[in-house]
Amino acid sequence: MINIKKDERLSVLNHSCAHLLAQAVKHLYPHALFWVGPVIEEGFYYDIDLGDITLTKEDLPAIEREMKKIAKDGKRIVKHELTKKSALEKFKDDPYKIDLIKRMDESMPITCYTQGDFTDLCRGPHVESVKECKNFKLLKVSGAYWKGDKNNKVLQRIYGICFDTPEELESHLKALEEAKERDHRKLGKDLDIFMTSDLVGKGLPMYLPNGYIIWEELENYIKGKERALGYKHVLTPPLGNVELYKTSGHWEHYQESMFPKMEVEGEEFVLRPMNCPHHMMIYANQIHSYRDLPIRIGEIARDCRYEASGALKGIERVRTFCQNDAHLFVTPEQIESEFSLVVNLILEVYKELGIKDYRFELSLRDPKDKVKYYPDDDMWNHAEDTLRKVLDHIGIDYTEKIGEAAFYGPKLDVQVRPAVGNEYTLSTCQLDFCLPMKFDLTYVDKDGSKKTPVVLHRAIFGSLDRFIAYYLEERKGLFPLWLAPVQVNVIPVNNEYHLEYAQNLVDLLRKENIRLTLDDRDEKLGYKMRESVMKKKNYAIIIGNSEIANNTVSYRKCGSNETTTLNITDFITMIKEEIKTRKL
RNA sequence: GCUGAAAUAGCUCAGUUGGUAGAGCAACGCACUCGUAAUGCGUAGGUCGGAAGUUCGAGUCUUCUUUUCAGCACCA
Repeated sequence: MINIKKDERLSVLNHSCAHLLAQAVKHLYPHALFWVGPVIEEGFYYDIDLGDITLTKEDLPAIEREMKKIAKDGKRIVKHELTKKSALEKFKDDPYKIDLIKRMDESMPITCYTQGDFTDLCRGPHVESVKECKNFKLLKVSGAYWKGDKNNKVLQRIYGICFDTPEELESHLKALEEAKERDHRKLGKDLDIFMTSDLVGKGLPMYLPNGYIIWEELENYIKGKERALGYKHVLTPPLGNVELYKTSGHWEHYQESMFPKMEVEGEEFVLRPMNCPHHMMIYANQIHSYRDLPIRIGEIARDCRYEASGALKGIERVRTFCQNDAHLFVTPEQIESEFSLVVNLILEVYKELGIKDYRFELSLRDPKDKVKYYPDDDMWNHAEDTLRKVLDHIGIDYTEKIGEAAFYGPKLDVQVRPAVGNEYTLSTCQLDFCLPMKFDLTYVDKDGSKKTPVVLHRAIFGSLDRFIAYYLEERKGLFPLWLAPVQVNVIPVNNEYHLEYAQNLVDLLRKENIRLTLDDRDEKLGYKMRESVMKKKNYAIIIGNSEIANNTVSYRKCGSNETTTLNITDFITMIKEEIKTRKL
């Protein structure tokens, strides 16, 4: 998918198109007031105050027609400069522009751009003429808080995108349509991966047999990786006493994302939003020597978070999910090597699963925010520098985000983009020097003194739920054989002659723990092949006269139209090898 | 949560100004006995998300409610 912001020409074009949109809206709704119309990765938008009017997508065609009309008229886009004083005078009736101008630097000239009867405050640059903005499409309309603050009024936001040629626009719109086809919510339904029920509740997905196979395989895979790195897995309860979260600080910092507490026999409990406090208690269960560290405690752990209803999305954003969580208790000297191991584990897992389209984000504190962040500048600086050092040493690109750190420490996130919607975090590794102190965790150092360990929180799959959502979209529903819910689909050409041989083959494959289906419906081969492909069954095995005569199987891999014939033993060896090596 | 939109058969969707629900696919039955993305015919399938209201009459209009979708805000 194209990123408009990364292309200079398209950025300018889309920004000019935002002005064209504003001009058209002004023609149709003369009382309209305009906030800002920036370029974004997906094109552009403009935030507009239309008073009591709220637009729906039915209003967009009329606006598009007006835009086309203006574009055809082909007025030049003319730049002029103003002083702050004259700008305030010129826009005196427009509270939004006044708000913008007031916050502008006195020394810099303020620029406006005029096209025909429309002038907008803007730093530019723009294309020469509105004529260039004719290959556009308005995509959606919705409400958006003024200045992104939920306490402010809601403005109307219109989204659109513009290209130089109709062909580029056409192909982009087609790509958007195709993205909808691989949305995990659609694939999840089509392939019987998960379901939800109004009666169970929103944001509470249920995994169907196909989905649970993927879940279980991923769980075994990641736990195997972790065991090899010295992790020990535990099992802890999905709820805890409120005091636990008061001790950890989550009650103070995280309460609004937690389900309300419940009282039983005078005790107060909450469903846990994360597992750190439980794992802290597991650490505290024993006395630890510096020789024992790092101690790595892992768990596929269920959490419950009270997510805003509007944020819920398939299995990508839910109210209960299982983290592939671990807490690494380390000495300060071990932070660097242990963090490095985590980053390398992420890289290894992504490589083995064939995930390529991701980026790293290093979330740091906002040094000015003394309320959210634990106030110890030396500790923060040291932690942040350590993370940078490791990333630079491994040689990976990352962007730094100021003010995005957790209240207890800086973190590294892996960001990915879904088929439809906003980028989100898949994997995370967070450094934490607060929780061990709050829980009075210690280890005995070489000199016999008690020291406080540092904790690394990390989740490679983030949550299994979200990871499955991502991987469904990444693979367009067709998983590598080792993860595939149905690895083999056996199709007899004609039940009367071929079913018995097919049945024997099924028994044989079952003994080898191959996940399979037998399509013994009285239908034509073409009919059964079609369904086999649509349901993303990896291998379709066709059994007919020639297979029986030669004691072979003929298979076709999902997505290919090449047929291969092998003897049965070779076929079994082949797919067992494919499963074992986790071939992509 | 906020601003909108939507909800009709297992799935995808039609349903006119209010007149008593329909198609394709899937399921089931019968015929066909078939070699790589849909064989033909038939049968059954619905408290039109839920509740209340307006009306002689509501899938259609009103209110409330639940869920979903698009953004926003928030985030694994």
